[in-house]
Amino acid sequence: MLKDTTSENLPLAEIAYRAIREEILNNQFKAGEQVLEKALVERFGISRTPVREACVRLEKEGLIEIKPRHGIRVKPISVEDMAEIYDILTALESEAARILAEKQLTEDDYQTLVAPTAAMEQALANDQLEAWAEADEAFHLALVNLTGNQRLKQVVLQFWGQAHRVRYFTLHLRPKPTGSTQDHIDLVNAIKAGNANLAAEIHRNHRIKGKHTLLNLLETYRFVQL
Amino acid sequence: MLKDTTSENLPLAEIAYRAIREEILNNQFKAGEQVLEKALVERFGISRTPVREACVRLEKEGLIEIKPRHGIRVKPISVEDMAEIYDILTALESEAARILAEKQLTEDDYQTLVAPTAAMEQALANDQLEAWAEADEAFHLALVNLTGNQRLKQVVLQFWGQAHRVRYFTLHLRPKPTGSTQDHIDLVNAIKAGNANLAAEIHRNHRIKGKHTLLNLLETYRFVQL
DNA sequence: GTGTACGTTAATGTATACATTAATTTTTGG
DNA sequence: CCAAAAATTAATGTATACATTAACGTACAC
Repeated sequence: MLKDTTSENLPLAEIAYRAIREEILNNQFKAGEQVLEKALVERFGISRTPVREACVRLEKEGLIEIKPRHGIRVKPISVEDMAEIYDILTALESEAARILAEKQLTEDDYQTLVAPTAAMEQALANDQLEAWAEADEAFHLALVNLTGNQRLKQVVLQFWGQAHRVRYFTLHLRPKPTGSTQDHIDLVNAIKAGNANLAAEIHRNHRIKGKHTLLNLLETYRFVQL
Repeated sequence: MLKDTTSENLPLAEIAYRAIREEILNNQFKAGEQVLEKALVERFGISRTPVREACVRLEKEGLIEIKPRHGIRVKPISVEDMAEIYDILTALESEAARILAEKQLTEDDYQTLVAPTAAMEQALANDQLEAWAEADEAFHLALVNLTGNQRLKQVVLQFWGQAHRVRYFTLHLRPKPTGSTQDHIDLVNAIKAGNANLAAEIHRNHRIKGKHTLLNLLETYRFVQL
């Protein structure tokens, strides 16, 4: 019999964790917003125990802070926070690029990088920014995924999570990301050529460009709480 | 009146968290060892709730895994795990080196790097490996600390925590770390000279050396559970 | 009218009670 | 004596009860 993976048999704490996390990522639960445990309890119709566990996990993940007597608060991301996050992603992803260049990748492996790149190009041609962002995300995920370093992947995903709603906010404000596709193509070529230093360098520059674009944009919208 | 910072007014969950963490780091609570919630509850004389919270936090931190029905288990660190950790530290710390080279550091800032280096040399001359390790740790901590990037620091500390007991295990087995001091001096000089690429490169190579020494050693002791 | 002390409220930290179910033991049929 | 089923145990996930105390409001002194 088929196992129904959709019908959830998950612990309530896990369900609450995912639900809250999801709302933070897509900005339904907004930056700076505070909510009491009680409100979460009532919203989910579960008891305080699993709600608290979910909150503890989210705090460790850097998405919220627990403010005794004032509930939990979605951590706002400042320009400085975003700079911190980008520096970390730059370091880890360019390390990933380096690692891949030193590795033997299969043709399938390359496809997980090439396919998103193609999707990005396609989306850009059709002015579908959301689709572009999704494909870009897939590319960067593939990059760290292929290293096989689970911890590296986890950390990148963690900070990706913190930055997610900010990236989404800027998506329609930034210039069309026309250069990104070429950077990705160059990176894949460097990896194929086994040129680790070049691969790392290309991706570093790619990320630095992205960081500057983003930070400049955020300076303009400094008054918006993200 | 003086605030007594030693007398603990901390939440029980925090106390339990710190206590368990401490025991894992110094290898009293050994790799692979399992212990039931009940045992922790009895040991600390507190209820299950704060113990559970401590466990959830430690799991997020990568130090333990929660095995339903079997309590918690200190995650053993394999050679492969250590390789993962070193690759991350290499990426983040050499990024830190790069950042510092691009920054204006005060004389005091430099001292937080130079002093541990001197302490390392001293300790090495006196064959005090523990003191050497402590100073080395101080140097690496200063490196990430001076970047001002709190997230970067947190991640480095997290993986440092995972690797801590392994490093301690190998401390007396490895060859005397005579080259480390020079690497650190070279790094500080590159930072002072504002040569970001060189600084990153020096630290990268330093870490790669360390990684190889460590992994070779661990291969020899593959049968030991860390 | 204003500031302070007091009392009240309510949110959380912690303990405990309860429900569920994996694991183990016992029983039973062969 | 062995294997499968049934009963029991025990560890956890969850709910709830209780204790503490920060935050707030009120009243009172001046």
